Parts: sequence; C-alpha cells; structure tokens
Amino acid sequence: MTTKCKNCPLRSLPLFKPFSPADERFMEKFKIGEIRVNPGTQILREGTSSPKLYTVLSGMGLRHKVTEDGNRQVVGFALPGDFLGLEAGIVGEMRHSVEATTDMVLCVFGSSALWSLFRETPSRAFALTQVAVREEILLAEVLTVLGQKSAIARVAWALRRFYDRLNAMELSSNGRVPMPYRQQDMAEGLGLSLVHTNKTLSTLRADGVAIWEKGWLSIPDPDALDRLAGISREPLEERPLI
Amino acid sequence: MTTKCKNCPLRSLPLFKPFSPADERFMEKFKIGEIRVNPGTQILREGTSSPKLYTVLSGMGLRHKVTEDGNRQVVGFALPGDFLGLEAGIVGEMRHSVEATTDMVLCVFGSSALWSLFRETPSRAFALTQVAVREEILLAEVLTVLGQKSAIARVAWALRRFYDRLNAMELSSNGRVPMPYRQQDMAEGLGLSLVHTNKTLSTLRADGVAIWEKGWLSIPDPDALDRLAGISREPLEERPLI
DNA sequence: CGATTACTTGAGGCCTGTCAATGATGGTGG
DNA sequence: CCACCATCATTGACAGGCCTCAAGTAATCG
Repeated sequence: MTTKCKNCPLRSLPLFKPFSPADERFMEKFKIGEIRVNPGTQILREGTSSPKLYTVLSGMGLRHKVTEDGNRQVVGFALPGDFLGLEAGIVGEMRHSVEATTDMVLCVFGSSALWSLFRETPSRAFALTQVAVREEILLAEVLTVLGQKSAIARVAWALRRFYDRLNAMELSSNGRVPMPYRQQDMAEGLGLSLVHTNKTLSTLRADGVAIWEKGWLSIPDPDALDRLAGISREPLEERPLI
Repeated sequence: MTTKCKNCPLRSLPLFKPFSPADERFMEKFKIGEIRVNPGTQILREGTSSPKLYTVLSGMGLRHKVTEDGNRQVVGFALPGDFLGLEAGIVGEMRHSVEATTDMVLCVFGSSALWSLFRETPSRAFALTQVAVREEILLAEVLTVLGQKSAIARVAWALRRFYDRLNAMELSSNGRVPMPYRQQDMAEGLGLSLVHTNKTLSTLRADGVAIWEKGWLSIPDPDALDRLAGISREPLEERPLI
C-alpha cells in the first residue's frame, strides 16, 4: 500500500519546502509506487540508464564511483528526502552507483514523466534544478575539504555535517543519531585509508569530542568538533522535496 | 556591438547541442548584452547574489572557494561555453567565486528572466538542468581523483582533461593548447602543494610525456599520460549551450 | 633598475598509507 | 550448542609520498 503524497512523512519536516497544490497534483501523477530494499541492494548502477527515479523515504544508502584500478570513492550519502537517479533522467546514464546501507523505502517515479514535468509544471522543474544545484554545491564543499584539510579536520567535518543533517530529519534520540555506515565508507568518502580513519576516530573518541560506535554517533563537545573541522558550519537550508 | 545569438561563434562547434528556433528566440530576449573583463577581475563573488548570469564567449577563468583559514580551493575552470552564476540564480547566492584569468568576453543575461525561462521554454529549462547535472558529474569525478589518486596521476589527469576540452573548443594550434593558469592554480585545484605540483610537472616534462611551459600545453606522449592518469578518458559529450 | 610575481630546486620531517596481526561480533550449518 | 567463517574494528610497526621551509633564478613592469 503506497502513501499518498499528501500524507508523506517527510513533507512535515521544516527542512523541506512546502508543496503547492499544483505540485502535489503533479507528484501524485508522477508517482508509480513504493519499494523496499535490503542492505547491500544496488539501487542504481554507474554506467546504466534507469527507467525509474526515486526519493528516499526512509533508510540510508551510499553513492559511489569505482575507478579503473578498482578503488571506490564515496561521493555522497543517500538520506531520507534525497532524490536518486537525476543523472540517468537528465543526461541518460548514471555516473555513480547508489546502494542501500540499511533497509530502505523508496518512492518510485517513472523517468519518462520527466519531460512532462518540465512542460507542465515549471515550479517542479525549478525545484528539480535546485536539487541538482544543491548537490553541486555540496560536492564543491566536499572537494574543498579533501583538497585543503587534514585527516582530523576531514573526519570532524564529516561527523558534524552528518549529525546536523540527521538532526534536521528528526532522527536523533537521546542525543545521538544513527550512523549505520562502516568506517571504510567514511574513509572512502574522505580520501583517507581505513586504518588512518580508524585512528582518527579513536582520537576523537578518546578526547571526548565525538563518539561513533556500534552504529550510533554522539557529539559530547560540539564546539571542539567545529574547531577541529575548521570550517564555519553553514546552517542547513530549506530544500525542495521531489 | 553585441553579437546576435544566431551568429554566436560557439554555436557552430560540435561540442554544443544545436538550438531550436524557439530556443533561439528566447535566448535573444534573455540576453542583455556583452561585457569584456580584464585578468584578475572578480566576475562573481562567493556569498553574494547576482542580478546577472553569464556565458563565457572567449577567454578563461577560475572558479574557487576560500576556507576559513584563508586557503583557496579551485573548484573548476571557466572556459568558453561555460555558464556562470547558476548558483546565484537558482539558490540565491554564489557558493564559489569566479575570476578572470585572461581577458574574457561574456554574454550577459538578466537573472530575473530565469523564471520566465522555466515558464515559457521548457526545453531551455531542461538544458539548464543538464548544465547543472553535468557540473555535478564533473565535480564527482574530480572528487574521485583527489580521493584516490597520487600526485602524478592527478596532474596527468588534469592536463589530459584540459587538453581534450580545449581541443574540442578548437583552440589548439600546432599541437598545443593555451594554458594561461599558474602552477599554483593547478595545485589548488588538485589538493597539492605548489612545490610538489611543480616537481611533478618537471617529471612529466623531463620524461617527454606532457609539456606545460610559458602558457602553452603540449602532449608528446598521450598514451603515457593516460597510463599515468589511470582513468579511462571519457569522450566529451555534446552539451547544451545557454 | 628595484619591485613584484611566477617558477625552480634542495633539504628535512611529518602526516598518512601500507602491511600485518589480533579482537569482536554475528551468522550459519552440523 | 558449538565450531567455523565472514565482516568489521583495532592496534603496532614501518616506510614513503608529500608538505614546509628556504633560497635562488627568470621574467615582467613601472
């Protein structure tokens, strides 16, 4: 049984921009259904096209690219509210893969409807472009962190950003947020080795700055974490939901 | 005197997708004029909005972000055909700066017309989204290079990509392309120190693989360069011109 | 001709990667 | 229920790629 857009659990979060009635009507038409995937499922694969587009309703995933020599680069995370498959829909094929880390529920759209979206609903088309531009902005920020920051600053930055984002999703409980990824995933996202990432996390834990263990992240000393990250934390902005 | 879109020198390049008559009509309306800027000119500034959008007609520039501690990260280059100011137009403010490296000529558009673009010309709106998604793809690729590759591979990759792109612009002459940037710019784009970048370039030059000096780049041994870069070079795809 | 900017080269050290081994945890099948 | 296996986290030792510091050359410009 699929949820009506009107009752979408994400809609009520302040993180997301409100829908206009026209937006809502279009999204109802656009929506095909919902699916549920298990950890490890490949949702989209680099180099392939896709007849479907997705919005994450719950659960978490990973976006990554694979280099010729077999190395993996994590280029982002897939969290509730994120839109997946834009590359396939807009330029014809995915340039990165998306895989589920936890159980996930995805809202499914038909990519053939993208054209009618642009033709019939300019406000939705604008929202879609906003999503693309925001991802571009995020990637440029990550790039800056990889290019300019030390290992400890990178890790501190990543933990901080993750914590804020999940808090905005209201997924925190008892001052901690779920963090179901492996240390290896974070290492591959930050351009560090697994071993060094582990040691850096140990340091943060021993210093009582940030504690990530057993799938949960808590931040006893946010100020210290910010100082280590060395980047002014930008407040999360309202973003469109697709 | 400003050029009519119909006579735009970029239009004829195979790198760019053709305009439909409707596209052309809209762009004529959208276009305000042209400006010419000198080396060093700040075209767009991080953190500010902009009432103008630009397409590079000629010349080269640099996109960069500045971190809290004053370091600079080059997040891209601005080459003929590139669209500047999308962030300001779509999310309200630039998240990186753009500055001219050489003399440049820019085609100027009013950003207030963006809305009517989405309302009146879906095909142009789609093209705009394609531009955004392509930049996102490029950034993810750069991220992968910074995250996974050694200094020599990064430099080799960057030179190769630059060479191909400028070739597609038909800016090469005598087997070399203009490369007006400083070594420092490349260092800041690849997350390397200036000194190490310099030594890496020296190696490539001494080995007769790639020679960048006095503002020109030539590649005597493209295969060796590709091997060093360790990434299968993707052919440049046709892209929309805005 | 001094000042400025960019490029070049050498020396030394640290941050981070690699290698290797051990624990911890959970799932599976006999 | 336990042995076995796979996956992930942890820790130590060591080496090396890259950064920093420093100084010198070359080219451009007023």
